Amino acid sequence: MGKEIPTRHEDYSLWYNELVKKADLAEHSEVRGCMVIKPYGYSIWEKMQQALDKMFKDTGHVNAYFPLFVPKSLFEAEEKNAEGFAKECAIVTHYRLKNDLQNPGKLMVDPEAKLEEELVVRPTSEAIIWSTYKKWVQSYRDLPLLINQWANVVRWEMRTRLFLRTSEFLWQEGHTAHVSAEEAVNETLQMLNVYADFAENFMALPVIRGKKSDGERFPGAVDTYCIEAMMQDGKALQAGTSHFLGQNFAKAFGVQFTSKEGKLEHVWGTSWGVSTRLMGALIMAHSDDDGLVLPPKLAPIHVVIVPIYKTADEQKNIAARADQIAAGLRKQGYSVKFDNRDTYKPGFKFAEWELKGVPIRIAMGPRDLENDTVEIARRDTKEKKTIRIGELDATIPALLSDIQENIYQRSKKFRDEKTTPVSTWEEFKHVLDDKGGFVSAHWDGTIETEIAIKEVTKATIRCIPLDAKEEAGKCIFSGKPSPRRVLFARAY
RNA sequence: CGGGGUGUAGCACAGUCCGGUAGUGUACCUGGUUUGGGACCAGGGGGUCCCAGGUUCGAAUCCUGGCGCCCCGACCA
Repeated sequence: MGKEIPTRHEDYSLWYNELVKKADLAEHSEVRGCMVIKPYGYSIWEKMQQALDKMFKDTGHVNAYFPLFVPKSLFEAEEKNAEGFAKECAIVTHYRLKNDLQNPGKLMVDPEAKLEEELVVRPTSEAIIWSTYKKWVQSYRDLPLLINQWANVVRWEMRTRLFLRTSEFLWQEGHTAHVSAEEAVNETLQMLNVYADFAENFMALPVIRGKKSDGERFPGAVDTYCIEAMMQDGKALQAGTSHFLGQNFAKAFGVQFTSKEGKLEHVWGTSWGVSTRLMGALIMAHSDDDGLVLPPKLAPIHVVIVPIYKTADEQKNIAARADQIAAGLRKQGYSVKFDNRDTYKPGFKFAEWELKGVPIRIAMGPRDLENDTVEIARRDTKEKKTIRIGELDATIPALLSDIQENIYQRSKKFRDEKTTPVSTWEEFKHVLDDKGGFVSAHWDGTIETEIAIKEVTKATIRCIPLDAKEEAGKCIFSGKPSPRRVLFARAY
């Protein structure tokens, strides 16, 4: 790890990779573009899953599972969706290997075992799910369908990056069907808000809720909404999307129902998803020179207890007291790790748990045992103080919620400082190059301008914020009239 | 697929220009001393030097041809 977080993108990339490896989260696999998520990294993902899943259930959704493979004919049914993903699909063409007679001991694809119809490995599941919904929906009484799936998907990206873009990734995708456009739009916005709540309240990550421009819209959707976050290198990261699909998929797959009035109608759809990319967001938003900083609500370990001792007797006595403390905190619902390894010194353990982002560390030595105290250190600010053991039960909950709030406020302050309103094209380019972050500017609403700006500056329209004020202005690029400001940024 | 870099012990690298049979740090193992911020000393184990071919008495090093990986770009709901 470097002395401080690098600002040049190239260096930041290397720093990020190193952090992901050192904190024991994940590593590149032998398999092209794929990632191995290691136990510690996965335990953080599990915390995310649990929190999200509860939020989905609380909003009336249920989980199900659909196939990994999508027959090509189904995949291509919704044309825009198929076209959007065509360039990055993995395809299964054969179902058998056989011994290669030319190369003893090796196997070859059996040319006799060619599939009649190729199977696309899902890059997203709209096709397979809507083809199934067709069978499930007859009447308005079958609606709404509010289903979520936890799954893996494959997108054959050219360049990959741990957590942010990998050939295979884990995610959740919700797919719902409704009787009316209004109900579907409400669902789309509801789930966008669920994502924003999750990002802000669990990940301590402030996000902008917005709508995507035509150029950035999900293929096959009528409207795409998103939450956008700001990373510490000033680049934007799309942290979640929620799509209003209109009747596009219903029409492509013939999903119809008989309404209360006895009329045959196509259903209205939504889909929404977040992925292991959120792990990347979590790392890039909060980490410092000493490693990961985890928000308490997502930390697999809330408190680590490190004993300090010279003799075996001391170790025994401290361990006995530490076990009591751990038991007490666990009773309160906290995850506590007592690091009683005698193969590492305390200093080493301090550094290791800091690297892994554990929010609170308790250190306990002979002096403490004598005084009935412990040293308590918080990860976000590195502050340490000595308190009486009796105070722990009250101190820990307060400190954890303080840490959660502090890293959120810290990120928000950073994000706000990195958000710049500009009114001229020169200023626009200047801010992007020298400061980075979000640039709030007027845009004429055309895809041509969007593309032109991207070509010159590499900045894209991250979103049209939902709370954007109506404010007449002139497009930064074309000078044509614009009704409101939108957010531009260079993005991951 | 383009531009740049790189391939030598688990990891990070030196050695390559100028050919002589491989080294440093770290990690690992053993013993001892240590332990309130990444310990120290001593000893030890571990490498087809990316692959193939060539030159040579002799190749990590020189030549030819492959391949891998990293960063940047193209791509990326």
